[in-house]
Amino acid sequence: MGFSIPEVSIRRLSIYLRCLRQALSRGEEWIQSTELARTCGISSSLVRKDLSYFGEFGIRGRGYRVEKLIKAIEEIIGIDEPIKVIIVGAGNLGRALIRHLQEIPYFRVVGAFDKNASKVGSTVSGVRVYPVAEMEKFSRETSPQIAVLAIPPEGLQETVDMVSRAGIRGVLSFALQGIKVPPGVVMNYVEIASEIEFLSYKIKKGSVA
Amino acid sequence: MGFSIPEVSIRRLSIYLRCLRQALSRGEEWIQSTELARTCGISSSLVRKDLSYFGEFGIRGRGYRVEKLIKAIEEIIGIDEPIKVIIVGAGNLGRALIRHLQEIPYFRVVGAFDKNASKVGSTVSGVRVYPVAEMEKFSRETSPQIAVLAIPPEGLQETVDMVSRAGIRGVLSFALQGIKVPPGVVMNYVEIASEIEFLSYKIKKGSVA
DNA sequence: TTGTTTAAGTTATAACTTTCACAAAAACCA
DNA sequence: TGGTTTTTGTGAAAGTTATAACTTAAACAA
Repeated sequence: MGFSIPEVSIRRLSIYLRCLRQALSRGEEWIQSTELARTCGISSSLVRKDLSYFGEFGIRGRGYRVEKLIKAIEEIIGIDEPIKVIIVGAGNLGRALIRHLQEIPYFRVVGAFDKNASKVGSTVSGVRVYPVAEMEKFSRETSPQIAVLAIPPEGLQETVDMVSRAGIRGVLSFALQGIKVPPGVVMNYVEIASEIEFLSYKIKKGSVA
Repeated sequence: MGFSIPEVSIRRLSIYLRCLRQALSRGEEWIQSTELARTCGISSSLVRKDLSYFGEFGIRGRGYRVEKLIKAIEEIIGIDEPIKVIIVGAGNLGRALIRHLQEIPYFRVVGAFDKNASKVGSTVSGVRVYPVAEMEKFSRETSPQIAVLAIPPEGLQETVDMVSRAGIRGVLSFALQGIKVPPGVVMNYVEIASEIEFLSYKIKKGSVA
């Protein structure tokens, strides 16, 4: 029983969720693993295996009830209740992220933080920018679950430590930097440059072959 | 010899590159696999294995010459020459991406595109916004290698097809959508919502255990 | 030289992930 | 009601990736 669910399986839940929502919006009540697999670009056995890590959601001979499966996955992921997010760094990327995330119904961007006094006090999509020094106080009052860091790599360690002290346990960073992640904190990176570099390699390799 | 290099290994090259650049900026001339592994949070045997897919870059008993290894990885990835990038979608995210990528020396954001006439003609960080209809003409003249799509999922298929027709073979999308990727095109997704969802699962699970 | 140390490169093993193939269960039909 | 069809859920096999262990080469000191 003491086995762990592969991280890739967890990540694929998000993909399934998107495909399922689309199916729901098309008015489909039932979906089969083969159909879900096709729309997600994944094999049907993998879809079934991934879901089996979390329980039994389908009916044999019938498929999955779209609405029920969406609810189930949302609960597994933990987005059945809106997730409170803060943005650290109110530069170009930070402000774009605020607007972007505010449009997603199950996220609430509850605040933004910047060390630059000129940005503090401004509002982006109804989200107020606070000085970083107020993060701990803010966190005690509002209890955000996740911090999205849109800051340069230089200040990353300091910021992660601060976020951790404020009791936030999930951190998404747009700067990739080898730092010491405080215990109890889960850190995740999205480095746009790396993604483009990966593409660069692939297209370069493709043109040679 | 017809084995393929794991995608994860290619992706890790970008991580190594960042750590190596840091080491270089600290004035370090040589680096060992153990040290590179430590700063990247990867095991040393994996570092050596990853590099071995591409050649022999080190000296036994000594380590890797930092500068030489950086050059080697840059060439493997294909960023020894600046990469020309276009941004499609000049909304909040698109404009932030222009500014973000313009700061990276080995990327050149050569143009942006938007279907909204009100955005066409404007300039962001010295990058001009063109109407999407001009993409093919622009591409013939400028030959960008990669398109970054900061557009909503609804228009994704259409845009990918257009980008493909313009001869661009690498596409990075910020919207995740099950679409048909044209032959010869390499597509890569960065879905911020999915990354936060993954964190949500992890912190939820951590707090239960 | 020659022996010793160090660390890359490589092979072998272990761990993990995906696919395959089939049993079990629900639905449907005659 | 019983047989047939369908599709899930799952255990085993295959394939892939990571780690550990080992071999080789370079550097250095005596």
